[in-house]
Amino acid sequence: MSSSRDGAGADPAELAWRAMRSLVLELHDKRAEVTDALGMSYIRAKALRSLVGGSMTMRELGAALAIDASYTTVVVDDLEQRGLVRRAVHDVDRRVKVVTITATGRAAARVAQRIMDEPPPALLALPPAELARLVATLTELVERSAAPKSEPKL
Amino acid sequence: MSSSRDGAGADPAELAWRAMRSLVLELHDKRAEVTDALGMSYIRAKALRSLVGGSMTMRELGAALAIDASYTTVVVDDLEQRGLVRRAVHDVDRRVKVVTITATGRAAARVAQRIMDEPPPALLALPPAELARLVATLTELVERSAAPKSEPKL
DNA sequence: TATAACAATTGTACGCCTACAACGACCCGG
DNA sequence: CCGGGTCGTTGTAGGCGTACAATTGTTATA
Repeated sequence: MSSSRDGAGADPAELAWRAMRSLVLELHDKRAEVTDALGMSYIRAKALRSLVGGSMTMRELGAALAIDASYTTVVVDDLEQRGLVRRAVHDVDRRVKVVTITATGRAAARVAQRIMDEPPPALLALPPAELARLVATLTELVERSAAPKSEPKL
Repeated sequence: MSSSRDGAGADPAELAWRAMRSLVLELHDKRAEVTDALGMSYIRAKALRSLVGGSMTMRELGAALAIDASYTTVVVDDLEQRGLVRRAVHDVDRRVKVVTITATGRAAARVAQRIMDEPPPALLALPPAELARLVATLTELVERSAAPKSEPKL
C-alpha cells in the first residue's frame, strides 16, 4: 500500500499537477481578488473582458459566458446600471441588441485583466533560464490539452 | 502600445502564469468532474476528504472548510442522510459532536481524491527529464508562495 | 449556585447561478 | 399576408453559499 497512499503521491506527473492546482486554486485565488476589487461577480467581470474585443449581441455574449439567455439579461442589466455597458438596437435586425462596453467599463475590464494576469511573485523571481523552460513546457501542455480534435492536418 | 496590449502579454512569467491558469481552470476542471461524479457539491466532497484523516468536531470541520457553523450543520446533515458520515456525542464534553466518516464515505472520498489528483494526459506524456524539471520548479514555486512568514530560521 | 461562555442547531434573508416556461417584438419564407 | 422561427425579456423555482440572530443544551467560572 505504498503506491496508493492517502496523500503522498509519488508519481512525478501527479506531483506537478497537484503543485499547479495548489498555486492556481489555493495560493493565488485571482478570481476572488477580481470580484473583490471590482465589487461584482466573476461572471460580470468576465462579460466585461469579453466585450473589450468588440461589441456583441446578447446571444453572443451569453454563449461566450456559457450562461442562459435570461441570465444574460440579468447580467447586462446590472452592468448597464453601473454604466459599464450600453445596449443598442441592431441596425438591420431590430430583434437583436448590441452590447457595447463604455470607457469606464473598459477601465474595469483592464483592472480585472491585470489582476488575473499578474503572476505570483515567486514566478517573477525565477531565474530566466528556468522560467523559459517552464514556459516552453506549460505552453506545450496547453496546446496538447486544448481540444485534441483529430490533429488538424498540417 | 506594443508592451501593454490587450491579450498579448510578452512577459515570460505572465505567459507561464496564464498557461497554468488555463490548464487548471479551463482545460481540466476537476472540481466540476468531482461534483458530477459524486452527485454532491464540492464543499461536501471536501468535507469527506477532510474526514479521511480522522474524525473531527463540527467546529473543527467548519474551520477546515472555512464555512459558517450553521452551514456546517447543513452539510453534515446531508452527508449523514447519504450514509457517508456519522455523528456522535463527544465522550467528555457533551456539547460537541464528533463527525466520523463511514466506509462508503471513505470510498466516495477516494473517488474524489483520485479525480483531482489525476494529471492531464499531456502531463503524463512528458519526457521524464522535462517532467522532473517541471516538478522541481513548481514545488519551489509552491514553497515560496505558501505563507512566507519571515523565513522560519534554518 | 448564579452566570457567563460555548457547541450545535434552527431560522431567516440575501447573493449568485442554473434551468425552464411563457411572452412580445420582430424577421423571413411560403 | 400568415405562420413559423428567432431574439430578448420576464417570471418562477431551485441549488449552493454567506451572514446573522436566536435558541437549546452543556460546561466552566465567579
